[in-house]
Amino acid sequence: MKRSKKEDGAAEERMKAKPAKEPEAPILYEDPPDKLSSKDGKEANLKITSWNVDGLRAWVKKKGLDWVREEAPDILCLQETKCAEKSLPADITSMTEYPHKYWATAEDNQGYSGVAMLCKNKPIKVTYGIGKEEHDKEGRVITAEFPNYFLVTAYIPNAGKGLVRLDYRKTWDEDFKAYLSDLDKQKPLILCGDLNVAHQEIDLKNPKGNKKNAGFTPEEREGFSQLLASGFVDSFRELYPEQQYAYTFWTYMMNARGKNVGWRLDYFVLSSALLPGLCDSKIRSKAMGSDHCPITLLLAT
Amino acid sequence: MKRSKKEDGAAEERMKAKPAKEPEAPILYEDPPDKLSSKDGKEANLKITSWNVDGLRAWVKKKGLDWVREEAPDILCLQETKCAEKSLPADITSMTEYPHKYWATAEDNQGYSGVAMLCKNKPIKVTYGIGKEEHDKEGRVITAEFPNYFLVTAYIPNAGKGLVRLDYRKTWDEDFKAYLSDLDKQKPLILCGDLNVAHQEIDLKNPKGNKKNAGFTPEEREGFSQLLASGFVDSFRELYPEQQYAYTFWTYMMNARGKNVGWRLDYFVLSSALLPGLCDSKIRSKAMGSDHCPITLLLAT
DNA sequence: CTTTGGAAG
DNA sequence: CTTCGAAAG
Repeated sequence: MKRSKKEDGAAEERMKAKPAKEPEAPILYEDPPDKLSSKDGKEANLKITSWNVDGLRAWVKKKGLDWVREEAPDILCLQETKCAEKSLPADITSMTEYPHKYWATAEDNQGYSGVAMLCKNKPIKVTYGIGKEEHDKEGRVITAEFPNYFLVTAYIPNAGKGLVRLDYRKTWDEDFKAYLSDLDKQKPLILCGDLNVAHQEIDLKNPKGNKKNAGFTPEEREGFSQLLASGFVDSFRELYPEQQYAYTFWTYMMNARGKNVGWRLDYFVLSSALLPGLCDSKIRSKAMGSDHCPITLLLAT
Repeated sequence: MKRSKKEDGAAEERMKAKPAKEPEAPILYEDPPDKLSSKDGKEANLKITSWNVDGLRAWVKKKGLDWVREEAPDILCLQETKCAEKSLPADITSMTEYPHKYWATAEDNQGYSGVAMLCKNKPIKVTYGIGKEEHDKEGRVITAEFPNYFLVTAYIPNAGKGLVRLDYRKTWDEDFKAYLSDLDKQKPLILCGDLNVAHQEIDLKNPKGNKKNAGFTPEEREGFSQLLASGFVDSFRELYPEQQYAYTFWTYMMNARGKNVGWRLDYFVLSSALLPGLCDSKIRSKAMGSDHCPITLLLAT
């Protein structure tokens, strides 16, 4: 048994008080007004929101669904639901705005990973995973086929602390690219979700210090480059090539969000064929309820 | 990967709605006004409070210390602190009302068990455990010696679901009784804490259904009977021999506290020699912050 | 820092 | 039901 006597903890407590550090004013990102038409004047007729909710149940309690109702996308994609289907809150299972709901969860650890897609209109077909047994046990991908496009929502494997899962991630990136290329041959596609990579230095606050950390290794960045090279476009960067300080994730630690020390990890990636219809790619930095904020795509299909 | 399509969860949700059961008005226990003098007219000059806090950190957040300040005992004994000493909240380590603070915690799992004693006046001597290696690794006992008495606070091992630890408990009960008997030969003692047994049928709401459950097995009840037989008194029952519905613990499950479906598991047990000074033995049923309520002893020493 | 399931109660 | 430390992020 550990034992201890402490005659007066107050003195010790006073020692701990640190001098407050002068806080620098953080540079925030202000999402500009939504552009509702494409470059060539077509009007947006599809609105998709993607949000890594970091635990669906906690996110529902924090009123994430109120924000969704305000945003009112046609399709809502969620990542890191961390929730077995039987444990889904009634607030979301009973949501009448989205009669068509699809859930994928990890087989082993039901509190790990997991994605969802909620649709106003019924897709032609919905599939789960990427067709490779080794990748399809963690509930990371849902693909919905619509008349003019595929919508793929994904939660890409984190390379982990100490990059313990970087090798697996490289395999994933290869196989996922092959999966998307195959789809793209049939019909143009929209990929959205937490791709767990900041592509370029502009896509995170501290590029220098993170080259050996999950999400900004050369391997992960190259994986994303390769994906884009096979015929896809990072919609946000396409529209705002020089925009700094635009992030979608901030660690809960060290008040990172307050200081806007973030990463852009969430994306809408489009088949090149859809580019003419691109109206806007939004980062809803203000929406709270997770360590990620939601992103929204406005498209003319 | 688990997968699923649900076209409309609302219908299913409606099915789940159960008819509300008619709630019977629970019989509550009203703690009578404190008696501040003993039978033979001596005035109480010692006030001790004992509380199983079920996690010190959560209990502090729930304002347990505000209640303590109001109650203002001379000595505060806590059980199930579940907190390594380095993780103690400053709110309690810096509390100037109790300059003499003693902590015992489990060696292996620092989030398990653990007891504390906070004193206005410095004890002559403080010891930890009961002097038997096999019992002293879980931070369950602190003994403080004062001029006229020993004070022992204890968190007695739970016999566990399915009584998996009942055999160990029987050994504990034997050894603990021996420990207390030894002390009692030197000086009268006060034992307080969560003794994890409801002694008689009057000491819990559902005696019939709990004869095979931890806390009300014949073995545990007999263990307590044996302890009392060796020269000690259950102070509450001594003063209120017929009082029903007086409990100190209610499981968090099934709204047990709201229905007063409880157990009397927390006690002040006195050496017979202290009985003439007994003024009152209180159950503070209203105090919230744990699944146990605090109890308070008023004694003339 | 915050989420989750798991052990314990 | 609620606590906690663990793993994960």
